[in-house]
Amino acid sequence: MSRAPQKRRVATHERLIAAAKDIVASAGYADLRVEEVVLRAGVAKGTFFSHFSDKDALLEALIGDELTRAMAIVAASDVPQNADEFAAALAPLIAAMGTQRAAFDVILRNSGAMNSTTYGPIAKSFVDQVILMTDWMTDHRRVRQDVAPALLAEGVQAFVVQAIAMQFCAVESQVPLQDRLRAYLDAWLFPRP
Amino acid sequence: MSRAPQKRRVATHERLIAAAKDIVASAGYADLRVEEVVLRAGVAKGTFFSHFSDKDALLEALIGDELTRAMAIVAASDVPQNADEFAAALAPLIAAMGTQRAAFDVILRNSGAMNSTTYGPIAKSFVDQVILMTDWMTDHRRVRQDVAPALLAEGVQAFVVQAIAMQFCAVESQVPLQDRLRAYLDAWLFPRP
DNA sequence: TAATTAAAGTGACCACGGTCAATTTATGGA
DNA sequence: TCCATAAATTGACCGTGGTCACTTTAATTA
Repeated sequence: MSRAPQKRRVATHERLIAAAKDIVASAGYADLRVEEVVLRAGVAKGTFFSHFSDKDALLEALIGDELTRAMAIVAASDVPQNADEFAAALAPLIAAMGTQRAAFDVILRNSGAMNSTTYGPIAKSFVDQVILMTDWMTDHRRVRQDVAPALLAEGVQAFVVQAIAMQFCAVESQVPLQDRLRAYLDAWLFPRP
Repeated sequence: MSRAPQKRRVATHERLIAAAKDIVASAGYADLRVEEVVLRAGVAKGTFFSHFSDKDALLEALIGDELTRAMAIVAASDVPQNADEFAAALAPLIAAMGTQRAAFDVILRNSGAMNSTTYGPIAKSFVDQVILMTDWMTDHRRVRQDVAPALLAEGVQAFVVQAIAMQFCAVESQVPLQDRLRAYLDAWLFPRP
């Protein structure tokens, strides 16, 4: 076991996070610079990299935080009964994942990307998502019951990602995200062949 | 209209591509360095960026090439009749997309990412994939016919991506990619609720 | 309280992607 | 053939992420 961190270290960590959140709030993820973070936090660059293995780790922490908050809202909603309600229930999550392209890229890179035993916060959130949705699917009144609930949940995740990705296409005219997702989920969860 | 490029430029372009392919073949996409490319091609760094807007554009060109070659094989196969055959038919494409993590990241970033009218080669391949698979789905004997063929095709694409992404997880023990994909496709294309 | 050891933090330095004013090379007309 | 113009290339330079030997500060022991 490694020793507990000193309170100075905790304080520094918080300052780094706070500074980063400030920057993201005003400039977005795309324009986040490590130099700017350490400047605002009042520490040296080296300190940053003793707290985060790389810039991506910071982004993961920030975005993971947002995902967690979004998931709390999603988890509090009633079990959705049809494609419309599913899309609506997932809306907070989709907003968290799909409003900034730079953030979405980070999410894609890290959604399942853990080396060995090291789950990042984003990967953790994705696991949580599947757990929650698996719960939704289990013994559901209307959802198809011919495939395992966990598989259904993974599928929903895949479609959410796909819908967001298409949103970032240039041929933007397109269907709005919410509509596209509803069509996917209806076909996936409520087939009538 | 812009004038046709001089043959010197074409030659330089080919040297750059060839050098890059060499490096990728021996070191993989992750270890590709622009400096190394220009060194082998015998040109200055600035020349590189007059041929490619950025490093990503080169990667796109290389990977797009591989995807095109894979798609040619896929397109030559018979129309798959069940989940197993679908997974088998798509195998070349999956191999091209999923063997190197660095390449997969590039693909995810650029699969739908075109700014305005500028389709990159990867985005183009993704469009081609949907076109081919839409063709497969149309008037298919066994595949579900309760949703539009194009939607089915997009769904297959989503599941292919999801299956590859899960492959890159650390909890690798997991199901082999091919099996997972088959389960997805069976549920997506051949529902029996 | 002084000495010892480990944690925390520092900043000069490197690697690598990307820019741009300046230079070289090709092309087409007089 | 010579000149004017555009195409192609160059390499010094910059921004930013990331490293590491070293200094400073806190905890621990004598």
